[in-house]
Amino acid sequence: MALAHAILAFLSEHPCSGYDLAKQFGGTVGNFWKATHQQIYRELAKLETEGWISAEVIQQANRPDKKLYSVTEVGRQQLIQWIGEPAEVAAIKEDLLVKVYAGHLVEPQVMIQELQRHRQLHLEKLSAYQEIEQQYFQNPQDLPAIHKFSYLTLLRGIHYEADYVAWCDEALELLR
Amino acid sequence: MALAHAILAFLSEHPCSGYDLAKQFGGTVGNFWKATHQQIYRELAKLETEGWISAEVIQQANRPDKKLYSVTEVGRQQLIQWIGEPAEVAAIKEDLLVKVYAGHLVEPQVMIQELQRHRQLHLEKLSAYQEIEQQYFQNPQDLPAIHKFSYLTLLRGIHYEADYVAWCDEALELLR
DNA sequence: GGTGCCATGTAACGAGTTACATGATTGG
DNA sequence: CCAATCATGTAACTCGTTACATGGCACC
Repeated sequence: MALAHAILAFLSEHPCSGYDLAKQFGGTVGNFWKATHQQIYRELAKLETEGWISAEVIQQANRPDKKLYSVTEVGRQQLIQWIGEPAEVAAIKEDLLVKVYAGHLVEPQVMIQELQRHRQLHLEKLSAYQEIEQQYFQNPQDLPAIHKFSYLTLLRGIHYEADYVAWCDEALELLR
Repeated sequence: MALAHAILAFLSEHPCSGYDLAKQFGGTVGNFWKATHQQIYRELAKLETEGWISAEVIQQANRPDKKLYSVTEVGRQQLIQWIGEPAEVAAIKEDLLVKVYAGHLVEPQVMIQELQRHRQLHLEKLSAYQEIEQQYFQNPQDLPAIHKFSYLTLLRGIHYEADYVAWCDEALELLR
């Protein structure tokens, strides 16, 4: 059910097309909820038939038409109700940890290199998040409420990536 | 594909039945890979027809028969090959973050209470992990390789939960 | 006598992935 | 001329979830 609500949450702030959603999901909500464009179009169609969003066809010069979606009042109420329900703790599903768990089956160098590679990838994500923090969220206390909440999701990402790097370091130390 | 390999990884150390898998997944691999018993039985059937695992029917007194699965040499090779392939960075999918992202739509108290609740849940998981650490992994450096890798997955859990609690604290501070 | 554990499964559905398909415009 | 971007979708498949089904034994 959460994809539908992630879409509602994003659309309620930025009405846009399915194409835009598929891309801009990458920047904000996309940090904690991924979806391919096929999934998004399917979900948008469903949300529209249910009346939670409505579409306006925009004709563009030199470009294909697009459908601009926005959240209806019904959709807004659904979103608010959903937010009020308690959320489950997210389960972790991570290939890398399955591989680490069975890491004794391969040459030590294989796991060490893979951990170094992931350390680097998480470090890069961390830098990207920190740059956003520097640019837009210098004084979190002074932000309007709506941006405080955006900041909190970014802060979660910063925490997560920094902690992941720290774990990689400890893991690599133990394996040497 | 990873459920199959998570099962292989677990079976290669502890040959057991589908029923046991469904439960014991909870203790070790289950911390980073969840599956219902239906999924497990389906996957086991598939793995058996592919010849990656084999079953031996065990007749038990006063209990239903069970099928004891173990990994074949083919399965072992498949697992080793899979571990050698680079793993994707896991995508985060978390309902709570979607709710936080749109948190300005509800009363401040709603989000604060939900964050407090999650803080508590993660704290409990952290304690549980730390107890396992105390009991079985006092001196990680001295462990045999196979247990070092198990420890690393546990350490990942400890990191994750501790960091989550820290984020909840910062979030709650900002919202007050 | 009811609840819960052991043990295995089927069926239906919803969510997510991969591949295929179209067609115009922009920029190198 | 080729690749990339904009923009929308269908089809087929796998993975994950929920509900239903069976049946004996142990324990209170």
